[in-house]
Amino acid sequence: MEQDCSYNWLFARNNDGKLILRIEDTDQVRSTQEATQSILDSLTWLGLDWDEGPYYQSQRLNIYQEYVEKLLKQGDAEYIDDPEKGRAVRFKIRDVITDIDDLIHGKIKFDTALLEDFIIKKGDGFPTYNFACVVDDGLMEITHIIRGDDHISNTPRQIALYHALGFDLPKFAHIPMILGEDGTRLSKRHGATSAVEYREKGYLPEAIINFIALLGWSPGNDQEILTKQEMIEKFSLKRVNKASARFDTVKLDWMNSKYIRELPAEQLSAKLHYYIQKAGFDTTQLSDTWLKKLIELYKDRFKTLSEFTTQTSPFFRNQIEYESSAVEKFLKIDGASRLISDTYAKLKELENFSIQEIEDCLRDITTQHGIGFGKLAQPLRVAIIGKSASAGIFETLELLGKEKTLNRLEYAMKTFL
RNA sequence: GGCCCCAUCGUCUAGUCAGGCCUAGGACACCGGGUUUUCAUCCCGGCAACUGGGGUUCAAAUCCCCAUGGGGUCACCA
Repeated sequence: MEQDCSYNWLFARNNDGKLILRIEDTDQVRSTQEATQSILDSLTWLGLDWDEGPYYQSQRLNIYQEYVEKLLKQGDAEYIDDPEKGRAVRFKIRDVITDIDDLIHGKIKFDTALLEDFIIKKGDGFPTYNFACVVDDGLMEITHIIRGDDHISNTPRQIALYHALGFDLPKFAHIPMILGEDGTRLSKRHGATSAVEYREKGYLPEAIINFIALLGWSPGNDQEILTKQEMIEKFSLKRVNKASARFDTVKLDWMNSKYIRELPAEQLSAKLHYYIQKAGFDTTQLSDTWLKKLIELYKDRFKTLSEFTTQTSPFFRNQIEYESSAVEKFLKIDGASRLISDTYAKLKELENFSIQEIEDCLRDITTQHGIGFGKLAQPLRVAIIGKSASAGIFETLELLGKEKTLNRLEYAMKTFL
């Protein structure tokens, strides 16, 4: 659904066309407020703007009724009664050509004899999808219909309606669907995939758009990262694939991290705010400049915004968790005790606790002990972060601050050494 | 099952329309190496595909047919 929208958007913008947003809410049970709101939110978040609408089909009932009557009068439709469902109207298929001249697939032939009459107005008075969208597309003078190729099979029905209603045929472009990682259908069944859910997971809208666009389309060269502007300029239905693609989260993650790395700390900070809140971190004591430094330090280490909080949690929390394997490997070893307590004492003497000061201090310690720098950095890292991997040790100490650093060293000495 | 769509590395794809430039290019992932205080980033290198079978042609990933496989659709859902 997001892909349908983005291709429509790219196509409209590429051609200086007009994009009309229409909410097809003709199912009184399934069309909830939440559902349409989620669509609107997703489009807004992704930055896919439209020029007209949204129109709600549920508010255009009288229009559809007009055309139902027209078909009845022409003899192209008939009433059918059902004791439970009420009086509905059924369209009668005539022998017309319903072949599709698809912009992506070329000619698709159908045997009209195989088509069956179908309902256009339901017992509850609402139009069916196939009918409402043909009436709307006709009245709104839609020139191009770009949608998933799961719609191919009801296109002949719609073409028959166009003929009966006397509307000009639009051009159809059936784009391949996106399959889930397991190769089965994504949209309806997996339910997920509202773009809003990807926001929640910490993906950037630019990354999502870029990734989705490349699932079924390519600019024709080897470029993988494209701005919206570049995509608009290069987009062409001719370059859209016929085969369906699988959604590969691993590649999306890579692309997202690429976009994160290119974002200035200032903007990242604004976006990260929500996830920091969500993680429950207390930020009242923390300054903006401090946060920006932390972001800068971790920028190329996380793939999603929410991952930032899991990686930097030792900077926010007072209690940290220690990875037992890291503790075993770097703290519970010969000499660690002496080394850490010595480091503790020396760090305590520092006045500014600046990166430069810290570096000088730590380098001195390693020369005094006659060891390589890694022999100090690793135990120290584990003692203050709890893990054997983190950003640079000097920056880490500085950002953590003198007080927290000393507290953690103290705790580590008491607990593990 | 009927009808429809589709088919290049594990994945996304370039190449297919206008057959030779393809000993099939790129990206993600993976593997190896380098840089580094660890991890990540970054840099270098590697692995890896034209679904199968028939045609057409001097020549086929590219055109045609069949088979196989995958997907879609058969609602008073959209």
